Amino acid sequence: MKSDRTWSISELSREFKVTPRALRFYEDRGLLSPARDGVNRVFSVRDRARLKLILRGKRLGFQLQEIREMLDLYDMRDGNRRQMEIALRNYRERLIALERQREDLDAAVAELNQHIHWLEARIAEPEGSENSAVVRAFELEARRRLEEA
Amino acid sequence: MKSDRTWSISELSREFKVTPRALRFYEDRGLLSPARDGVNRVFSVRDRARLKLILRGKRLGFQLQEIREMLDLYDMRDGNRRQMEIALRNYRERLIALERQREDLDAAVAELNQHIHWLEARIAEPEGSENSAVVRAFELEARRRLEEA
DNA sequence: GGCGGGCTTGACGTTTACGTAAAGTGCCGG
DNA sequence: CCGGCACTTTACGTAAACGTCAAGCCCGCC
Repeated sequence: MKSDRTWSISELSREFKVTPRALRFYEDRGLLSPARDGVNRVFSVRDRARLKLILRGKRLGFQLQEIREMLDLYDMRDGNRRQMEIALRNYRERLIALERQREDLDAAVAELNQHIHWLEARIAEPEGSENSAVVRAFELEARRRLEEA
Repeated sequence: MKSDRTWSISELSREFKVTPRALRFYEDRGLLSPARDGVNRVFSVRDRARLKLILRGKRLGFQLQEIREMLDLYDMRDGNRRQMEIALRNYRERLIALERQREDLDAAVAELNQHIHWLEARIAEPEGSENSAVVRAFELEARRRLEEA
């Protein structure tokens, strides 16, 4: 047995820093389907793992419905060929989008770093030296980044 | 002179595949401020560059308000030390978030690739062989990815 | 047996990022 | 002069992802 631990809704929401409301919402939308102890929700290891995937998907900008579809594919024991082919096409598109996103991410990280250095330098400058060479250089650089398409 | 070409709202929206409505909205929220020819908007090279940054920010999951703040920093000629320090702190937080996002991205890409291979293999399987060794292996793998926290 | 804490299910409210329809202006070719 | 087209503003509508009550159930405890 692989650890049959369970969690209450508040335990799980505390652990992942989401509200209980969010977990109920995910269930409502079919992304989670915890067991019940009477009327209370009981989350298994599997539910917890799915929640992790849900939150990762969210951080990556997917919509809940898309995340749901991705999760459903994990459970696709019986999927017919047609369904699987459609899923495959969607997945390939998503992969391309993710690779595009990675490029954006790299560019943004680089730009943010530049910007941080720029700010650090301007902060380090003594108060009155607005026209120092370094400041002008940075301003030039900033403008270049903005104008160059 | 660095190419003083200009664009109309529909030209620009076509080029970047957004609606004119979106561009007006960005102006309304202070992310763009195109010039005017009479009443009509005229977008410069600079506006176009800002739009690029806006769209990248969006793809990375930033909100328009956050993107606006980032753009404003590009124009911060006069920012006082206090403002710049606050901006610097925010930027560092964002950088960390972006790095976190990159981990998510890498994990998601890897998982998507696995999933695609899995689907490809299942599709390639002849129709009736539901219990072949490869299928069972893949199912095991899928379940492992779900259960293992 | 009354009380607090945690859980439940509605049901309505809120924010973001636009969509969409209405009503009007300016210009250009025929 | 008249359509048609591109553009404008104003204003209301909408989808997603919850937040925020409200009202009530159950359970352990003093």
